[in-house]
This record gives sequence, C-alpha cells and structure tokens, in this order.
Amino acid sequence: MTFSQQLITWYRNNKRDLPCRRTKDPYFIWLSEIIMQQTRIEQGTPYYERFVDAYPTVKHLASADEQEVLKLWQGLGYYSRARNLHGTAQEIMTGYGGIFPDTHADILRLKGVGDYTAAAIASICFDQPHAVMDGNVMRFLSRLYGIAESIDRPETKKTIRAIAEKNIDHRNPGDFNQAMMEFGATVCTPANPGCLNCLFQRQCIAFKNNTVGRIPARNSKTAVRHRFLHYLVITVTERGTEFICLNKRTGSDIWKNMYDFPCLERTLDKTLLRLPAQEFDELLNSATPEFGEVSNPFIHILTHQKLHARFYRIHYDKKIDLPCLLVPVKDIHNYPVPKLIDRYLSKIFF
DNA sequence: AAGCCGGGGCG
DNA sequence: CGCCCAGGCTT
Repeated sequence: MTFSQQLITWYRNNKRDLPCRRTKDPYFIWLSEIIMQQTRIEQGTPYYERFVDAYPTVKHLASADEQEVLKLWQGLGYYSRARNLHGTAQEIMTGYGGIFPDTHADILRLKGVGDYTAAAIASICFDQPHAVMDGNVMRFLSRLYGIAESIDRPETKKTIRAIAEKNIDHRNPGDFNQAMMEFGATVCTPANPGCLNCLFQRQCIAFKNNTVGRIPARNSKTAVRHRFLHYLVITVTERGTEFICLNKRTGSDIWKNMYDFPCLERTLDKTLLRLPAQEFDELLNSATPEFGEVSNPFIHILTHQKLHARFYRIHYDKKIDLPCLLVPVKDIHNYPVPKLIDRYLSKIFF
C-alpha cells in the first residue's frame, strides 16, 4: 500500500461527519473553505449552516447587502473574509455568468481565494491534483519528514508542498487533501499528538528523533500592541423612542465596515484612566457632557493587539447635532458589531 | 519577507 | 498565559 492509499483508507474509516462534506458543489465548498480559514471546524460549522440557509445559491449571496453578510459573519473574526466573499459572489454573477470557475488557475484569481482555497476547491470539486497546504498538512508532513526549519519560511513551505504533490492521489485528490488535513487535525495534533497508535509511526522522522514536540518550528511572534479606547455611548430619547449613536468603521484599521461607537484613542494611558468629560468635546461639537455610567475596563484580545476599553454613557432628552449614526436601540441587532461591542451591549442593554 | 487581520479553545 | 486554528491581503 502506498502512503496515499493508507491515508485515504484511514480517512474513509475515521472522518468526521461534517455538513460541508455532503456536497461537491463548488459554491458550498468555496463558502465552507472561506469560513474555515484560520478557524476551527467546530467554530465554523454553525456559521456554514447559517450561510447555506440564508444564501442557498451564489446568486442569493450576491444579492444580499454587505451589512447583512457581515451581520451573519459577526463573531467569527477576520471580517475581510466576509467582505471578499460577498464581493466575489457578485463577481461570479457578473463576470462568470453565475457559474463557478472550474479550473485551478481561474479559481485562484478570485478575491479572498489563495493557494490553499484554490487547491481545496479544484481538488474536491473538479478532481484536479493540487495539494493543499494548511496548518494541518504542514504539521503532519514536517514531522513525518523531520523538517526542522521554520514553516514560516516560503522555502520550507515549498519543500513540504513538493512532498505533498509527489504523494497526492491523482484519482482522488480531494479525498487525499481532506485526509491530510483530517489526520493533522485529529491525530497529528499540535499538542499531545497520537503518536503511540499512529499509522505512520515507523516512517515518522520526528518520532524517531524524539522531536515531535519541536516540529513544526515557527518564527518568533511579533509584539502585541496595547490600545486604550474610550467609547462614548450616547443615547437620545425622542418622542418615546430611544436612539443610540453608532459609528461605522472605515479605513484600514481593525473591524472595517463594522459598527462601534464614537471613540477617543489614547496610546500612553497605561492604566486606562477615566478621561475627564471635556476631552470628548472634540467628538461632540457641543458643550461638555455629563456622564452617566462609566464602565469598568473591558479587555479584548486580538492576535497582535490587546484592547483596553472603557464605555462612557451620555444621555440627551432630545436630538442634538451628533457626528454619528442615530439608530433606534431596538434596531441594533441589524448592525454588525465586533465582539467587544457585543459584549458591552449585552451587559448594559440586553 | 514581514505585518496585519478576530475570536475561541486548549494545555 | 502562550499557542494554534481547513489563510489571504497589503506593504
């Protein structure tokens, strides 16, 4: 039995039953692969099912509003994936006549689709022998071949890709790719891998050398940046309806096209001191406000940032000129917000 | 080549 | 706490 035959046999006997494995429709495979990028299967699967329900065809997705797509994506993170997903659905409608491209080269041109996703779609949907290179595959193969160089180096990734391409089953490239990933995800895991019962223990260089714990190696991580956010939570009552002031984030910062509140950012405030009210004058075009409740600090961790946020409430009895979007509080659930804001809202308002 | 972009789960 | 996850885009 060749390596790929052993692996595929193992896969057919041990694979998890996932919703996204019940189809070969390129639209659904694309959707699932974008959702699963840098995301654990268990975390992404509920989102996949909600997207399939909401947008059963690429045409449905293309016709949606971006805000609606972001709302459905809310909580999953890396929101550029959702923006690109939506934009690419429209591109498929207008540029490809609604038909998903069927060659690796054309799939790779789609925005939001890189080497990994193009290979996954091409192999699973169209039986094209392109090997996927994701975290699971790189871990499994770097251990199996005892590759100790950092997998962050493109050179190392090329070496591993060559191994995968050499071993890919040309009859079942989709199963081979999924088997590689499934094996990495369930047996050759980052911590406490199942080496003792591993099918490939005899061939595994890292196991032989007792270096499984050090492979794969990665570059040192970049430093975490601390940010201190002072959020103004303005509410206004007008004819018995309560409104809240939202801010749509634009530009190249985190959470693009998501909503939060008007904000003052400080970088030197190591302790997130309470700001005096007049510091907010620049946001308000009006007289210094009187705060209602001022929250304790909220800590929110991103990959390269640690956010320290404080929320300052202000209430007005009538509408004034405000530099933000005034939304009825009861409609907040229509607006995509980052997890930090969602945490605050559910603690204070809901 | 390196930085940036979220959020969650695990040891 | 640190690490990693069915990665890709920007600089």
